Amino acid sequence: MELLQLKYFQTVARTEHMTKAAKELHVSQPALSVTIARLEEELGVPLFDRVGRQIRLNFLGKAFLKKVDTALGALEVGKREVADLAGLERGSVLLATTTLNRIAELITPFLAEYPHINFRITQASTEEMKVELLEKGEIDFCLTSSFIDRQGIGNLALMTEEIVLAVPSTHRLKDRQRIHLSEVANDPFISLKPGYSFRKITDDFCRKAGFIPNIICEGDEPAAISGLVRAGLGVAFLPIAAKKELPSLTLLHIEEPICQWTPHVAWNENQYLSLAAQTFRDFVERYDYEAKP
DNA sequence: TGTGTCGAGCTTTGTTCTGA
DNA sequence: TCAGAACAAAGCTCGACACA
Repeated sequence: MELLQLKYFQTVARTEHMTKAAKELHVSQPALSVTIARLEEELGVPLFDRVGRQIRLNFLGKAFLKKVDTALGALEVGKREVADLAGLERGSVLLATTTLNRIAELITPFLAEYPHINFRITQASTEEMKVELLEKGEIDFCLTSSFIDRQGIGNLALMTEEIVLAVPSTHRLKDRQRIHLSEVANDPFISLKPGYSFRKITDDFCRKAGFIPNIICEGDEPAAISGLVRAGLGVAFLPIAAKKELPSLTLLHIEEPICQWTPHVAWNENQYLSLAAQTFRDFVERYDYEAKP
């Protein structure tokens, strides 16, 4: 049994789709099929149920996957512990985030202080995906839109930030500084897809204002939303920091209800954190978002 | 140390089978 | 009809090993 077989099995088990897994692993689909078949032959039992053109992880596969996750996770931790013990200068921090837009705000001052530490940043669409990556030990940290209330997950608040309403330059309220959210109850909204915690937060704002938003466009990439607002498709919630990044956007302060969010950095408390990761967490803890230029 | 051989594992290409 | 899994064949790369 080889590590490569186990890594391939992990990916196929997660995707339950040979072609997708092969693409993810950068191998051809036949090669992956053969590798999985060899692993099953070696174990003497099928790990997947083949139903027509679909493959589904069976109960044996599920049981094996738990052991594989544990084994590969332990190896990864071992690698990092050894690297730390060896005093390697070039530590790395693995981070997942939804949007790459504002990540630089946090990382730039950190790298200025610790230029020898590498960052590996991966994009994860939803909070669920991020928690899954944390629990599997595939990342050290994730940036989330809110506190993750789950056992074994540590959280550090980055800041509390005002959420404003972005409107097209032709909008009837464009000359107003402040509005009540209920004033746009009938406007078309552009939003992130369900599953994003920022979407849940903004849906709650609307609920507090007494309406369900008429969402005409749901996207995956927060950065694209501002473009659709500018094009006049509708209005959208954005963090106030968007004003600095997109000065041409018309942003209205919301008086009622109070619209704020508190992004967090979260990590798995049960997972070994490398020296580099511990350094990053300490940095986040003492970093003053409000005081930055 | 350099070279040839062998096997493992991979790729690409094409085909078959099956189910939506 | 189309998409996806599985399989086969031919060829390539690479590492291990034997041998001069």
